[in-house]
Order: sequence, then structure tokens, then C-alpha cells
Amino acid sequence: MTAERPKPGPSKLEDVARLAGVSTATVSRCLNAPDRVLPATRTRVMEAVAQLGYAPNSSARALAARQTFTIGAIIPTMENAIFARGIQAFQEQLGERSYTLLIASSSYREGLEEAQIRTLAARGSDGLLLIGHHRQDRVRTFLRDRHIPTLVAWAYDPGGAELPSIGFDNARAMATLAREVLAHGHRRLGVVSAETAGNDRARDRVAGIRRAAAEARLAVDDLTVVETQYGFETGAAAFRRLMDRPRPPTAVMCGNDVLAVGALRAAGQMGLAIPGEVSITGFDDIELATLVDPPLTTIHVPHREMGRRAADMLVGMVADKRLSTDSIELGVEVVLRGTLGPAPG
Amino acid sequence: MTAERPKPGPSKLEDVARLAGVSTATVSRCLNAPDRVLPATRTRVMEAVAQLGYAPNSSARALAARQTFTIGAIIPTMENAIFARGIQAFQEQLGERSYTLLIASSSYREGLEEAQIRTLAARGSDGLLLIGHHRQDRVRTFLRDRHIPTLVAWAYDPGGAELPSIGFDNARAMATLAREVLAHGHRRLGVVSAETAGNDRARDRVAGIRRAAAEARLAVDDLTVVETQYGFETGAAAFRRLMDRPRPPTAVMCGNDVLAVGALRAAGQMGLAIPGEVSITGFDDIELATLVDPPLTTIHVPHREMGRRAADMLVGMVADKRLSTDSIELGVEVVLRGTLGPAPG
DNA sequence: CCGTGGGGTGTAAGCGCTTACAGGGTTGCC
DNA sequence: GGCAACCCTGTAAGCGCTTACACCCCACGG
Repeated sequence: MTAERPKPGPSKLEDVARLAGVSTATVSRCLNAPDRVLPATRTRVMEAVAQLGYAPNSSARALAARQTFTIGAIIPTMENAIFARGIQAFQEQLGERSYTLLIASSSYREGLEEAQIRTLAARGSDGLLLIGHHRQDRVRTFLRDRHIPTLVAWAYDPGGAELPSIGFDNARAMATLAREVLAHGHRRLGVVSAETAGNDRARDRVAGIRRAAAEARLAVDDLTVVETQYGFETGAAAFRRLMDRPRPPTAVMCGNDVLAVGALRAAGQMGLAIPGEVSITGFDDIELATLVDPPLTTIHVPHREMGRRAADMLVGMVADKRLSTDSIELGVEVVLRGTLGPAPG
Repeated sequence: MTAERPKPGPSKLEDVARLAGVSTATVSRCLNAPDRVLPATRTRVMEAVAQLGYAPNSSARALAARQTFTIGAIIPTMENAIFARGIQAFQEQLGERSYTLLIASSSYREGLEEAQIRTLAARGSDGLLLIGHHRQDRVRTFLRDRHIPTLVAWAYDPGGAELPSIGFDNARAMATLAREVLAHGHRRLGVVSAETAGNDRARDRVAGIRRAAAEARLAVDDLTVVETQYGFETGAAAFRRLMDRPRPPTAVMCGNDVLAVGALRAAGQMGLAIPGEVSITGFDDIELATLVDPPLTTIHVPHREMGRRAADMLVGMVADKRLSTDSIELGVEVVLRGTLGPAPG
């Protein structure tokens, strides 16, 4: 047989078509809508595909079909155990559904997040996953105008936010934990919050604590909130600041587990007994929470489930060309461990 | 002026060209090679771009230019603190260079990694970041045939592996730490290794320990290696298994910090004094290492630097259409903390 | 036995961009 | 003053795929 020397570079649809003796349209249909092609033809085409090791060029496919099978996600940071598990599950589930994950991080900076949104949109992401509701109007308009299905995760807004979401009610969850703390007899509370500017999750958590404090008729002076950046060290420093006050709190509630572990370490260095002299709580229930001593009282969040379902929701929205979908509220639960005890004396 | 009603959907190159009164080629040049266009023209075009809020369609651009400005990375898991920091730095640096990160995870499964490599290649990734050297020939051939610049990170192979790499010599690093342990008088060593099948990093680390043990003329029986999956719990279980042996080791070296922290916790539960009764070491120096009590003796790896430089190397390879580049060995150092002490008795 | 309908396949026109090549206007130098 | 050289811009041909539409053929019913 004449040695049709294989052309350089990866083979294209046309090569497959020639080898199988059909038109490119048929090959395309075999790949995208197999049931619209006669079984016999399909077999022949598939053999050609296998023989050539053909894989479609995604750029061309995306251009022609106006769909990239790509989902973009913008998270504050990948370094953070808080997002890692959820995003891992999200990516796995996207893979299941033949989507690929394009990822960017905003470093908790609103301006950078906006830039990343525009980048991922320009890259043709079929859908976008964002964290939290807080966002400029300009960004929301952009998303709407470009018809990009967008889902918010790690937050659930019962008040009907503009974008659909999957997550939990941060305020309610934190209020529940705060009531638990108050029930332990604590009447002077300290709060170490993540920075609330542009971070609705942090804001809502603090609001939850304030709500519970108000219910319990705590004096305003008996609830001190300090804000700090994300990190162990910053959490430790914030804790010290709280404890250095004239009338230090008997319980310090932290906006997340990382801050709480920082506080816990600072307490150790200061020689404070936990929970004997001061109680500490976190939020998220990352793996670390059970590794510290004493183990951390915190709020458990079903991160993997959230990631997995977020993927399904987003793929559904993309498939049906819907910009919206029903939001999902996930249950969270208070996990009582060693760092919360009765108020001293 | 006649209200040229704006067309639906995002504007295209042609719209910009029309508005600026130039050809599409000129607009394209303004965007990709500004210095090949008269400043006056450029200004006019840029104004049109701004006015229309034009952003190029990446699929079309990728198709025409045969470049996607996308880099793919396949890591064992994102859940793992070990990769999180490096990948975060990698992504930030890619962003700096106008590349976007396409990410997938292999869950430490070789077959899945291969599938992901093919997927990301089909997506047109300009370059690929992989972890570790171990890989089927078939995969290496594929990468070479497709001319996809590929960089291996988290490993450095002095023996001139097929793919360029950035990382450290796992065997040498672990040997150094093992010598330190032996210098503390330990003569019965236990090793908790990550699974070595398809994981050259894990294999090299164990090899390093064996090398140091041989140098110190340790009896074969005095070095016991157990393998286990990645995780705190599995690390704890492996540690228990080692300590339940007739002549338990006086020092347990773990393949990574996560396993070591698991071991540390198991030791606590077993009532073993650390390092009084048994010493424990890790590898990676993740944040957690300093948070446990006592803090973990381990090997510090410059994760952020590795991620950043990996991005630069890969972008360089892509820009120059090189499949190879000089490998870079990063320095690692033993960090002596509380979990390593003199051998008991 | 012919008209109808419908399923399978082919033809060809894009999708929005890049870029080789050509063309025209300047400039500089002889 | 004329010619070469150069710089800037435009023309148009793809990049590899999807898909609307046309076409053909066969089964079926009247």
C-alpha cells in the first residue's frame, strides 16, 4: 500500500474523515451526537479516530460551538485550607462532567478579583464560581451582560441576592455558636474577625455574634471585636491585643479556624489555661482543628459536599443556558470540643 | 449622529476596526505588537477598544495563533498543604506573565494523571507542570510528540531525567536529616513513608534514609519501613504499627509533615513522651509543623520560590519553543525543633 | 407503481482572530 | 530630481471545528 506518510503535528478532523471515507461533518457528529449516525459508520469513524490518536482541538471547537467546556473559579487563595477541600471536590466533579477548571486567586483583594473575573470571562469560561456575595455593581452588570452563569459559594443569602448561591448562613451559624458560648456563662466576649471590608462572610459572622449578644442583653462594652488579616500570626497578635485590655474577655470567638489556632498558640505562650482561663472558638472545622491541643470547638462546614454540588449546579446552569438556579442552603453544625468551657469564677 | 445601535453580544475585532476607521489587522497589531503601529493610530484604536469594552475572544485567538496562553498543572491533590503554597505562587506568577492556570488533580493515581495530561494537552495548554519524575514511557512519548514544554516540580533529578525539573534532591535531603537523627544516638529507626508505587519522591526519601543508615553501619533489622497512604489518620496508624513491634524504634522518620503530625498525635495518645521516649521527624515544613507541640523537626522546602520560578521557567520554555531547559536545584535545610532529641537510655 | 417522508450524509459557510504578503507614501541619498 | 529603502497599513487566506441546509436514498402507504 502507498505509504501515505503521516502529516506532521496532531491529526485533525479532516484526517479522520479521509481515513474513514466520510465527510468532516459525519466525524464531528460521531463525536458530539453519536446517535445521529449509523452504527456502521460510527464504528468505522471511531476506528479511524483510535488509529490516528485523534483528539479534537479545543480552541477550534470552542470557537465554532461557542462553548469551551471550561469553568472558571476565583478564590481568595489556594493556600488556605478553608477553600482547598471544597475546590478539590469541585474540580473532581467538574472532571466527571467533562469540564475543566480554570483557576485564579484574588488574594482577598476586590480589585484583583474583578480583574480575574474579566480575564476568565475573556477566556471564554462557560460558567464562573465566586466566593461570597460582596461585589461591585459594575461586576454584576458585566456578568449579566455577558450572560455568564455564575454561582456564589461559601455563602448563602436568604435575602435573595442577585446571584444564586450554595453555602450556609454565616450569621445564623455564628449566632448559634455564640449562644452556646453564652450558655457556658461567658459574659465578656472577644471576637477576632477576618477583615470585613469586601468580605461579607466575615461581616455576617460578626453580625451573628452581635445578634446573639444582644439577645443575651450583653453590654456593648462586653463585646470587643478586632479585625485582622488571615493567618496564624495575625490571629495570635489579635488575641494578645484582646487579652491585654483592662477587662479581658473570658471567651474569644474567632472568624475562622486559622485565626483560632493562632489565638490558641498565643494563649499557650501567655501561659493561659484553655479553657480554664479563657475559651476559644473557630469556624470551618478544618483538619487542623482536631490536631491542636485542646481540640478546637468550631462550626463544621460540609466543604466537599459544597464543592461537589456547586459543580453540578453550575454545569446545569451552563447546559440549560440559565443565569440562575435555586440557591442551596447547606447545614452546618456546632462541634463542641475542648477549647470551650464554662466561664471562669 | 446616526445611532449605530450596538450589536448584541460582546464586540469583536471588526467592531473596533470600524469604529477606529482602520483594518482588523491594524487593531490586532495594536494589541499584540503596539510598536509596529503609528502612535496616532494606536491611540485611536485604543480609544475604540476602551469605548466598546472590547476583549479579544481567546478561542479565536488561540486558534489563529496556535497559542492559548494557558498552562496546565496536574497535582496529586489540592487538599494537601504540601502543594497548596507552591501552586498558589505558581498561579500568581503565571498571572503576572498573562498566562492562566488550568488545573487538574490525579489523586495520586498514575492512570488518572495520564488521562489528565491528555485532557490538558487537548485543551491546548502551552505548557504543563507535573509533580515528580515517575511516569510511563507512553506518556513521555506523547508529550514529546506533541511538542508540549513540560516541567517537573517538587523533584530534582541529578541523573538527567528526560524532563527538566525544579526542586530538590529528595534522597540527599532525607539522608542529611537521617544523619542528624543518627548523630543523636538513635540506632533503631522506623520510617513511615508515603506509598512509593508511582511516587519517586517517596521512594527517594526512603532511599536517602537507607543510604545514611548504611553509612552508619546500622543493622538491616534496625531499620523498619512501613508505607501508608497520605493522611493524619494513616500516619497515626502506621506509627502505632511501628511501636507495637518487639523492639520498637527510638526514632520515627516520616515521609512528610502530615504523616509526622499523625504520628505525633498517636504518640500522645499512647502516652509516649516526645522526644523523651521517641523522636519524630517530618519533611516539607508546612505551617502545621510549628503549630504542634512539640514543634516538628523537619526539612524546610522553599515552596513559594519553587512555584514562582517554575512559572518563569515554563513561560520561558513556551516563549522560546524549547522543550527543555536547565533544571534547577533548590536548597532545602534541616530544621531542628522539639520532636528530635537524644536516643533514650 | 409513484409520491411522500424521514433518516443519514455531504457541502459549505462561518466562528473571531492572526499574519503573510502586497501596496502606497515618505524619507534619504546620490 | 529620481530611485531605493523603509515603514505603516490593508487585503485576504487560513486556523480546525460545528452546523444549517441541501441532497439522496429507501421504506412505506395509497
